[in-house]
Amino acid sequence: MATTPAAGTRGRPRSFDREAALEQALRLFWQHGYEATSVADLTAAMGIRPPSLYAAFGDKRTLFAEVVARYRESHGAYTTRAYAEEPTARAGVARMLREAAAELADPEHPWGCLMISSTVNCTSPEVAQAVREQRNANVRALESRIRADVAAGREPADTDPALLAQFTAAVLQGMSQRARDGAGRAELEQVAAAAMRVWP
Amino acid sequence: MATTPAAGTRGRPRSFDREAALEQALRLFWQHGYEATSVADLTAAMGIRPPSLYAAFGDKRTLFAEVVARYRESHGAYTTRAYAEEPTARAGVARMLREAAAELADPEHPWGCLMISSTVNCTSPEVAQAVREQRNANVRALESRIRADVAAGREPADTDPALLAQFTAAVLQGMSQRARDGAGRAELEQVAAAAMRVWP
DNA sequence: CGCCTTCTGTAGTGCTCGATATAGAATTGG
DNA sequence: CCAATTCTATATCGAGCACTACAGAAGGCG
Repeated sequence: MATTPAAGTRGRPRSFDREAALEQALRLFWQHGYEATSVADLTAAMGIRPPSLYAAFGDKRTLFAEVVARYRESHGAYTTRAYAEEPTARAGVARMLREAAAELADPEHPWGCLMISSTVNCTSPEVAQAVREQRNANVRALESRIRADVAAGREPADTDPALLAQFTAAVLQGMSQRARDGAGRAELEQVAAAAMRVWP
Repeated sequence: MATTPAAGTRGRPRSFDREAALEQALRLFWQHGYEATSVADLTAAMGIRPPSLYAAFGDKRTLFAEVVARYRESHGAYTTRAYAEEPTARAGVARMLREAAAELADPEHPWGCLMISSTVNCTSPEVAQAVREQRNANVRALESRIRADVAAGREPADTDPALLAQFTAAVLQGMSQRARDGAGRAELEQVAAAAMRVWP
């Protein structure tokens, strides 16, 4: 029974920046979606060969899962940040939608939201379902937040948590689609502001 | 110089129902999108072999174009019908969104809107752009309709045509995405009703 | 009947897909 | 130094993609 060698030190070192390669993968999946991004596209953008990709990230599916997690913690973090930092659900949603307008139409990166668009028309049920459940979990989390604020008296009693969560999700996902169709930041900010008139 | 023979009478007759085959193609493109629907999927659902498909419909791209046109005249006709038959833009949009809720979540056919979802993440720029332009044309047409109604005094003077057209498009496209994620008719009808509170 | 036209089925075309077998290169541990 | 380990590059795998060449079948027309 041999002693387990210290992991990661032995052997030929990796010849590329794993973080930078992951960021390249994120851009490609964001722009073209999960299926339309080929391993050949990924390796070309990363500047590596397929065996290096598979050694560093597993297969295409696990790489995509890592990309989704990275997106949530970077470009997609504005949602949870808005809810966490604003005192009321209403203020959180207003800020989230306002920041979404700027983010979704930002010319510095692909338009729209990776969580929303990248798995549309995906032939892998597992991949599609995994991201779908994250979207639906976001809707439920928002509904819980609104409900808690109503219970605590921070929102009017006639506030409808389920409706407003569904409505906010629909508006955000619609804004993402509109951004992909070329809608600009100013137009999306108007949509975001208009959506807040629905609140009591 | 031979006289042109009467088209369609000579030769071996087609052995399948072209309309029924087109409807099968519509269902497949609706459910899986343009790229994820393979010619093998299409021929299997139509009960024919590839040469018959190509003889009757051209290639996959022209078949899809015919499917899009068919969708607009059938399942997607509720939009133009609502605008045409209602006296005001506001009533037209209210009816369109209400009917959309029922249509997008109808268990009798694939969820969501074919015009919205079937070309997301499409690698063919031509196909994606063709459908995108139809979506954007719908937004412009609605804006024109609202503007005309404001000019004619059928809508309040503080009605914002550009904003309401963008907002309505975002809500409709978001409802389509929510339907694809499993949102039911009742939830979408609530979203549709809520969206109308934005109007002055 | 025989000819022409059109459609159908078999069986492929070349291409791209995700993923990998194999061998060599680069590093640590002894 | 040598051995063990890990990564990299070349070349390729079988499967699926959109599409089609070819030959035969099925009809109208003379």
